[in-house]
Amino acid sequence: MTKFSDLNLNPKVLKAVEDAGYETPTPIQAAAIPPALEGRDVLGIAQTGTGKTASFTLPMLSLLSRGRARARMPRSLVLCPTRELAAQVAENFDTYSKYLKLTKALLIGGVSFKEQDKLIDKGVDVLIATPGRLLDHFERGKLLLTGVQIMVVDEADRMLDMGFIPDIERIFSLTPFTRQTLFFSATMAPEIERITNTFLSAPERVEVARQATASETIEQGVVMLKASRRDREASEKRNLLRALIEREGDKCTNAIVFCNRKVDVDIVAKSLTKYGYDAAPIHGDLDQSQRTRTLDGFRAGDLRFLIASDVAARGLDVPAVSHVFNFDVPSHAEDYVHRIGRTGRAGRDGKALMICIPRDEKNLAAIEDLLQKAIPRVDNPLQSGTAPEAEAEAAPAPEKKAAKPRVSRRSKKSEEPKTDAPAAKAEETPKPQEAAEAPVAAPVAAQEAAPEPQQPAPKPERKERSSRRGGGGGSDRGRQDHGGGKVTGMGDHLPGFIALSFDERRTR
DNA sequence: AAAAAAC
Repeated sequence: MTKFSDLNLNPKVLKAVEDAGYETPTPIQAAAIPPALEGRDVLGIAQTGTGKTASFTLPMLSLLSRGRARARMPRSLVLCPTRELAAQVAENFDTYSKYLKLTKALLIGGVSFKEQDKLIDKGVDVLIATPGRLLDHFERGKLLLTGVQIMVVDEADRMLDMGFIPDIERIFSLTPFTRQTLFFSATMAPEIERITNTFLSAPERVEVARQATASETIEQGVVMLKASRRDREASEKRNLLRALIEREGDKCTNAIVFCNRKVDVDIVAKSLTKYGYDAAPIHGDLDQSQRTRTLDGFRAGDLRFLIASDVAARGLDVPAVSHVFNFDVPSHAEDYVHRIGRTGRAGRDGKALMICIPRDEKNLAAIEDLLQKAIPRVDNPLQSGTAPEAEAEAAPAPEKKAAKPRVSRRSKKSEEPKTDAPAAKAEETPKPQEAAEAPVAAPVAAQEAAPEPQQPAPKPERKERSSRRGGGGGSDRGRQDHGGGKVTGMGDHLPGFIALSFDERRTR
């Protein structure tokens, strides 16, 4: 079996890889690194979690190890669709370049130009950027791309989804045509194929081998929810979410809760917080500093629940989470696979639970169609006869609190949450009489009225993770952090359909 | 239909 030491990497890069605890490359690394080191273009068809990041980071560093950058003329360029992804790639470069004297700059939006300008002026070997900010720098005349020898496009299919393709084409056209191009995409949409035909020259095509599908290590379930009244739907979804979390108990050490809309991310995060859960939101409308802080906290194990839009669905290198909750059914079936792929990583067990309301049944069917498998229906803990005991535990003395109107406390303006959460307000003033009438609502009211702060999950295990992070970051990692099980290289498990070849996928 | 990304 191939080892990193067989790949002809620069010795200093190899040393950093070994320091990080890696010996055996993943399939995509083994296949992409040799041609990349020879200076060839590479077209990588791979999903996050396959070790993709290292498959371009390691050869790039090796190739750049000699030479020096000139002012405003970066020698290489990595383009990523989201800021978090770019930051993550930057961390990877730091990890594997620690024995080299290479300079690096991260150009992403949401932060000041000043620092970025300073770095560019000094000259950088590696520039990691999101397209918008990169072009912004270029248009200010701060940046010349004519010195780019290696260009990487990461997650091209997502760039396509986000409308970045014109930007990518423009950036390509600003770099010398003699550059080496490493291009990665999870799928090969016709538009992507067109770009690669235009900008890559005789690329080595590297597809990840078929592997175990994510669904084999992820236990999936969907709860069907029909709201008692249409105007209560949102609130009842939140009740159900809490009940699902409670039912998982200690098994749920940390989780990502995905919502389709940014407003709902805010509302759900606020609602969970109000009920004593350790939760924080992340989506594109939040300050970059807050996004970074939240994500770092979650990675470090200081935050138990990350409430996220699809900004966090793909590519993010989050340590194994025990659970993914889909508060909404994603409307793109493929997003489901990406979302639940945040759990069950590196062969660990994971659980993915989703809430489906009648309106979402069509999307659910599309997901099952894609998976070619039905997602097991699971009981609604608030409706079935099995749940009440569990609930009583979770919500001590509900009778007392239910009777007590909590409106007065809320009437102080100063206590209003900053973000407007109209739907959340309905929750805060439960109406006992109505609750008694509706069969569904009775347990709901009990839950609502008892925002008993629950114990955060035991922390010791999660603390460990924070130390690992400093230790090397890995790539799209499959860290060998689980007990005895053997993991090869930095690999991870893949959803089956992603591992299919182009032709196979086309015919599906 | 929404999310992401530039000011």
